[in-house]
Amino acid sequence: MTKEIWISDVLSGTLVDQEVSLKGWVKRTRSSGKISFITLRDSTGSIQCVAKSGSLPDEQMEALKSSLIETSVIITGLVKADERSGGFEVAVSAAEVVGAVNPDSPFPITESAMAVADGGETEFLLDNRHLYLRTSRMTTMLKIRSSVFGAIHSYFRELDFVEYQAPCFVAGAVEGGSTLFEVPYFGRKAYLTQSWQLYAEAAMPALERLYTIAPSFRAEKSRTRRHLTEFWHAEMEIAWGGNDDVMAHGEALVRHICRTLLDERSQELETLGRDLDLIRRYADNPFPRIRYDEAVERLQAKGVDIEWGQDLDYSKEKILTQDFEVPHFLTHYPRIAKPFYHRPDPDDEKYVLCHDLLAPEGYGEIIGGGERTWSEKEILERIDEEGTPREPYEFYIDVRRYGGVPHGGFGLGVDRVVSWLAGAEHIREVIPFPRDSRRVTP
RNA sequence: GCCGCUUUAGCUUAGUUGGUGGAGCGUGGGACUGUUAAUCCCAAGGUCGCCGGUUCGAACCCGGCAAGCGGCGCCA
Repeated sequence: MTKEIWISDVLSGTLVDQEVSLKGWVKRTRSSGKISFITLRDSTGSIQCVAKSGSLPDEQMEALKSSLIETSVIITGLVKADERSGGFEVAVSAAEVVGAVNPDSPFPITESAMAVADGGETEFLLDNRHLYLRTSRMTTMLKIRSSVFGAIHSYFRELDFVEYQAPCFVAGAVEGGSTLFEVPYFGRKAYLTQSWQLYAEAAMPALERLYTIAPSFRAEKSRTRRHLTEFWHAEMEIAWGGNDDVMAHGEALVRHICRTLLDERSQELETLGRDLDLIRRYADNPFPRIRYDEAVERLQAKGVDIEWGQDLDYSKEKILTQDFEVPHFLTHYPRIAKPFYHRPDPDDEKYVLCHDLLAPEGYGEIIGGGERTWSEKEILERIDEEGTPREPYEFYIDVRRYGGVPHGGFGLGVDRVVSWLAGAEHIREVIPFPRDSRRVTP
């Protein structure tokens, strides 16, 4: 029982006056005496089917008329061009209900629930996420998301990067230890990974150019429009490259994602009310780069209370992004503000060779990356200076003991990129089952 | 960890300066042969988040709790 004809085929206009058998779900019904209108949807679109008494067996007519929203059906009929339905419709000659919906528990997501929560953010819709997935807004988001994932793979694979997987159970932290999820592990403690990076560095001398798209986990209690506890992380690592080389990849990747969305998902983006000119601007223009010091000066000139050495929090990032119409890099943060694996700048050891990529429209950080500390002497100094225990990082230090080379990489928050480019109100809108500090169900 | 807001039918909500709760959608029944969130008539459906207090009387006032949402710090 495979499916050969999709609603999008009918809407393309090539099947006029042909009989088709459409498999799908009832989106809406209207009835006017002896004529019934059924809007049928599948994953590719929706179309109006018109059932008239006498044109199909009575019992099929009755079954169709009493079909509730989300009943699965197979509808057979003649495709007709018809202005009254805004293009094409199907004149029903046969209908088979495959999976009925019980009137005692009809599909709970009604027009009223959708109208108020344009974005699926009410408690009710989050509780019914498994059903909300079927709505057109969520379907559109998931298609855009799929294209972003595809674009990331195609970018790296075209450049001969190798896709490489790191473990999800780990013993040590990448970022600060407070955001680790601890899990029992046969009488010991393990943690869910926060990043692929440390294990990627171990494979760097083997593969030289590698990337991944994988979930990362952070036990942050953040309740913002850009945070999840489980998020999809696209990371890359290259040997024989420095901060500038890594940034060049970050810029090229984000521009490639924008170009891919314009090619594959313009219609979906417009459905969501997104201005395609903005996406074109991001795809076609170089991303400016400013140093941390310049960012601090700019902020101070605007009267923002910030001292040198402070990390830039979201409110300050947001003020900065207002100066730019495209994504832009912030580089050379003070060493004291960043973890041990960032390499100090040989020209001025107060700074590290790192970068963040900030998305415009007030969105904020989507990439964090940089050059790694790559000599044994320097990595031990930095680990000790931070007060971090060496033991969990022995394998990481070994990368430096046996033929260390300059290398670097970045991590991109895939959900954040989708959220930014789709113009979502909240990052939850772009992932099927969002996880945050308050929600692990459904 | 901190600050703020919300909670009334399956969903979205109105409401009473304290006197046993209204509507729209959805569902069920009826009318209608071109509807576009169809329309019209009828019906069922609510311990007004939970616990306690004040009161002759609490959905409404007070206290506590819970859940959810928004935001901050931190980050991708």
